[in-house]
Amino acid sequence: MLTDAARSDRMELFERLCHERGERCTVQRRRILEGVLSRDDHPTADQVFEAVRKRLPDLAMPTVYRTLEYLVRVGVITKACHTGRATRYDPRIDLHHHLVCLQCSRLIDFEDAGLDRLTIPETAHVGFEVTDFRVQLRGSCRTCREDERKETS
Amino acid sequence: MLTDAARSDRMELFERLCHERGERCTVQRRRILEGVLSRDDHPTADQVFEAVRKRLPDLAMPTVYRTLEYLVRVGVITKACHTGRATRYDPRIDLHHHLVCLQCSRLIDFEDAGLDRLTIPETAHVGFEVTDFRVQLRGSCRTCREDERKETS
DNA sequence: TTAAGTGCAAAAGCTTTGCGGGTAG
DNA sequence: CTACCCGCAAAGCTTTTGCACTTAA
Repeated sequence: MLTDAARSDRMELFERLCHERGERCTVQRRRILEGVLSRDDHPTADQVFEAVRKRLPDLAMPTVYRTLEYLVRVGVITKACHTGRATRYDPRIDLHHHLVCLQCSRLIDFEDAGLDRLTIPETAHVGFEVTDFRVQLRGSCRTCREDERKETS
Repeated sequence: MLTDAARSDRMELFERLCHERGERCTVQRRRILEGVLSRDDHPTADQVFEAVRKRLPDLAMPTVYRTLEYLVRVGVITKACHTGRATRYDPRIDLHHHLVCLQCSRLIDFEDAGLDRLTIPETAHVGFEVTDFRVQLRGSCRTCREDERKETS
């Protein structure tokens, strides 16, 4: 979960970038961004919709989809890599890593200085330009392992 | 792309595991597995369906979905982490990494001994059990960069 | 022989599109 | 003012479910 300070920095960054691009900083855009920033999981469009709708009852689903893509384009949120079916958004734009549960598709943020120091190998020979990286540690989360244990016994 | 030898090893592995589990090794299951193994991208269920249907015209979509999940459960293919909407399957079950294009969502296999040697940090304190890992190098692929260059000029 | 697996039809879930009206700048 | 953005309705993909029939073992 982002700190309050980090959240308000990001809101300011958004307002600045939005104006620089000559685009409109609407109530919907601000609330949807706040909606993503106030979560520590990696919400789907639908989860953001349900959360933001509480304070903005007329909000429509297409606005959520359009806005989330817009916020990614502006660079104030990112898309998370996931194994499931619905697109998932990530409030973080800095270097961090994920624990990926292969049973329930849960994504958990994971911080590790050792992983951050990874040297990015050369990818020019395949014509790819690397801007960033993520390490995904795959396995099973606490909840899924506990569920499995119950079933066995 | 897997070599012919690797493909036939995987088919044998599947037949063995399938029988050990007391389940049936049907034509559909074998063809769908072959369908995934003969690609070097990370196909969606629909792409597998279109490819396999050429040799098995009565194949139905629900069979493809059920079978792909089954093949993952048996352990002869894996799910790939992706940023898009449709689930993507990976013919590889060994340690390897991905180049992720943030523009077109393309996933490209990437081999690097340095990345393979990464030491997996401790995750017990968050209750997570790691079985495997992947490094994702994020950026833009050759095709997307060429397209961008065309638009600019 | 017979239970597991398949195809079909239909529903459910996720995402996009087109358009008329509303609003930030 | 007015171009950009929103809400609505509808359509377009992706995935799952229930059931009767088929087939691997």
